[in-house]
Amino acid sequence: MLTIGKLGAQAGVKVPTIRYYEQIGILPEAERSAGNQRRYSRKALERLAFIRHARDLGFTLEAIRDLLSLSDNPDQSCAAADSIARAQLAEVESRLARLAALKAELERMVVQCAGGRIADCRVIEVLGDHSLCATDHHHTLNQTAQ
Amino acid sequence: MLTIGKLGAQAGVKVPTIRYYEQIGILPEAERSAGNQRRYSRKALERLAFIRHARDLGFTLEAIRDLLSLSDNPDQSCAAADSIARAQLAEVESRLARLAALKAELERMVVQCAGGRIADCRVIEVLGDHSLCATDHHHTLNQTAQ
DNA sequence: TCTAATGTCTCTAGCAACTATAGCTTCAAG
DNA sequence: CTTGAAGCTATAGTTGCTAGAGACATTAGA
Repeated sequence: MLTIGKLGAQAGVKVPTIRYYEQIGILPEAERSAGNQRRYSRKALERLAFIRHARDLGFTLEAIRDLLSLSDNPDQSCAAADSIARAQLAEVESRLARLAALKAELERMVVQCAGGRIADCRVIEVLGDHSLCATDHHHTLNQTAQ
Repeated sequence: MLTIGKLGAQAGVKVPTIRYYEQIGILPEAERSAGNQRRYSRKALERLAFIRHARDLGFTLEAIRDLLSLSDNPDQSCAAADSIARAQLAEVESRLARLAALKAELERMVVQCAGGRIADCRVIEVLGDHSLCATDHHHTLNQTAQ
């Protein structure tokens, strides 16, 4: 059995995060030592590593919740898992496209800046006037990051 | 003078967001009508459009606060504005690189999934075992999105 | 065996950048 | 003059954690 600290170290997850995962029910309630400290089995480590890995790939905790419940039922069809992953891929692709446009615009801004006074600053000028932009990085749908 | 609704419509910002910007001091307190409703000048519209545009480009509100105070002092050097923009560009570039790696991994996962049972599902399997990954999308530094 | 250091416990509050709700007041059109 | 849309304040919720306070548990060394 592992303490919460060891578990965290092995899975690469901070201790408060583990407690948080338990609190929101994505990890089951841990067994306790005589002195009320959490003790974890190897199974718990696997589950936490799964969560960690999925978070690294940008899945939301809600998606991970679904993936975990799928992985708990090995005889079901994997269509649902597949569609969660495809949705995540689509999400990542759309963020990539958007970021690429932002990058282009920022580069344009920075390159054009001659380094004089604010009054002549291209950065400030472009920010103040959207029509000076090349691309249409309009209406942001803001999502959680990575 | 514009009502808060008209201002929002013209700048592409929702009404509660405008009130929020005022609350955190990134927009000055608006003048009020006899009946205590906010009224905005053309100058306020410009300022809000600036904020909106900068948000679209992924700048944080803190960065925008700095950019605004720079733009209020047109005789200063534009070095500070330039460096804020460059920092944002670097940020965007690093997120781009990271997202590209995620995309590759997700594609690998999705493509390999044969569509059978969960027990054979490549998606679930890869999530459960980091060593099945090609790239090193390890340790996420999570930032605010776009 | 005692003690000191470290780890763990619960609980609460905070972060960014909003969004939503409730219950009220004001404004503008007909 | 009425009615309905738009505005007001205040508070709480969102996501995925992170930080702090103050108390208890565990463990290594003297």
